Amino acid sequence: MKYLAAEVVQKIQNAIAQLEQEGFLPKGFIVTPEVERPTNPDFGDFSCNYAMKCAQQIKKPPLATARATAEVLAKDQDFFASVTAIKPGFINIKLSPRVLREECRKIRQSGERYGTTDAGRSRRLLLEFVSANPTGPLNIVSARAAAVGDAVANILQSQGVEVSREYYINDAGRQARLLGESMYARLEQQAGRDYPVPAGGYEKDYVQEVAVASANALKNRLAKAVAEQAIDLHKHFGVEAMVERHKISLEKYGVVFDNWFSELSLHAEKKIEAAVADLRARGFVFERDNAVWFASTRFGDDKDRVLKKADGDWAYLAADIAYHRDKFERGFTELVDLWGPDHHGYIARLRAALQALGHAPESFTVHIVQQVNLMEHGNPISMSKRGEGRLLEMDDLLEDVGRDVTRFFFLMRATSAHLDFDLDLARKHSEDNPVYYVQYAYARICSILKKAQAEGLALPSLEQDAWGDQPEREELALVRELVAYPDMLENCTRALEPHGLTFALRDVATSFHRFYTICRVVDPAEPERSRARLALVDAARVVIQNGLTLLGIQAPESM
RNA sequence: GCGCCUGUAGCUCAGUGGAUAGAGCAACGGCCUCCGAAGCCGUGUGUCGGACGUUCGAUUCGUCUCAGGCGCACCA
Repeated sequence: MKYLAAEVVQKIQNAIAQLEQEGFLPKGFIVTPEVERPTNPDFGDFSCNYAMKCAQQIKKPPLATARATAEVLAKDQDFFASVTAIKPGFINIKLSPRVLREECRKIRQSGERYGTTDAGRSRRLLLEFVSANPTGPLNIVSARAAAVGDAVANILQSQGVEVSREYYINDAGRQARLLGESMYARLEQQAGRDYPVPAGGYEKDYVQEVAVASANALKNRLAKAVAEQAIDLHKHFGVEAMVERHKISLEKYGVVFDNWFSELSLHAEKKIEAAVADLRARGFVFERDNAVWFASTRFGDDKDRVLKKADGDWAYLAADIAYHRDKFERGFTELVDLWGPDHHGYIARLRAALQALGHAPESFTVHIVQQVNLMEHGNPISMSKRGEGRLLEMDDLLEDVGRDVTRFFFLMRATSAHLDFDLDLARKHSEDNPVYYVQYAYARICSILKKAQAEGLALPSLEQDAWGDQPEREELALVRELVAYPDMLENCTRALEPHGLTFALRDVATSFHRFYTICRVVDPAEPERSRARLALVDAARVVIQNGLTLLGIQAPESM
């Protein structure tokens, strides 16, 4: 689907071509014009700064270039209401009412497809997120990552990108082992024996629960197991139980993964050996101090990294290299990982490894999901998973403020920014909560449409124009907001950031609420105008619904 | 010491080279005989942490610097 901005750019390019023909502009200078929404709506629907961008290159005063271009464009009166050249060299463009009407009609006609494109159809992208250690319940940062990852995946898919959501289960390392040991210790203590939880182990109540469950389920096998075997059995049971809990929590949150990838499977299928052999064949592996090393400094890392420790075990990095190598081998062309804030030092070495394996650095992107402070009464709540602090899990948060609010709040901020989650605000159900502000707009729209039906005013057919001859300022403002939706989605796609969408939806809601207070929609005395406005309201419904769907938030018909 | 993230209104944050830097929250005051007042309207504050540089033009890019957060293992 092609949207307004692209059409405008095309027309500017045509104008440039014409000016080249006429000899006003030198031929073949390289500049792709771009358009943007001006900050000040008085400037029009779009503005273009190409004249200033290329001024030096073509040695022409930008205002002259802008004027000439504007003159050519302005002849297209069917499309443009006005095109003017301004001060330093901006070209300000106002679309004709016909074009806005047409776009508005397109919104209703496209319905849930409005805003989608197939621009990303050649991309196969694997998005890995959450990937929390299966040693305890999901915490708040995981909740943030889940909201962001899911929304990013939805947005990418709306642009035609083939996306797979994947969760990496760290079931092979020391943390998993510690869970098994902690479970074992709890059971020993329960049996009255003096057996301490190991240093760095897990001590919260869930350990007890899962340990008991494990003891019951594995009774027969545990009976003849020595301590070492018992720990291993508990570990496997515990990890599986935790993964199951993660799945349930995430499902309640509306996040479903396409694939849960086990680190153990890398070991079992000898994929780590294969990856290291691959690196070795390419000449980036060496031995030192009884360990096997990856020469990551060859790709800009601070120091070389150990792949296989002197004790013969693989380092975590080796498994991770194998894992990401496997992602590429499964046919994905782009890898995007969302990581927690404590892993950022790790990016350079993994990227180095993927480069060493022959992958372009751009094909691997890591976004750090920054830390979250839960704020209550103006003070942060501490949330340590293992230590003494109050345990605040993702489930607690969901129960406390609900799925829609949780997701929206996490999606209001740039992923890389630290986030203060204002619990007091999130808990407000009837006042200033931004989620309800958007949802309320949607519910209001549905209510209007119902009202119209009850009054015998039918929605105009999809072929009909969206508003009357003399639209109010608020009507125009609303249309402009709606029409900006596809471009905004494209920006979110490029940035792999969903927060622009939450802002855009709030803006649409604002425009709608303003429109609503000024413009009476359902008015049997004015059937023509009513129909026109109903069409506009219906278009707003489509955009809000599409946006909320991408964010994974309900669009309620009443609330 | 090295690296990453962040410094924008009282608070929380948008703004990935453009025109008068914007929202929400908080504060105060208005608006319902009429489609949902979970709404609308009004009242105002900024050395965009600081310095230098690149540019026609910098909150945005670069270098330095100050402040806060986090990370720097043959842990995962």
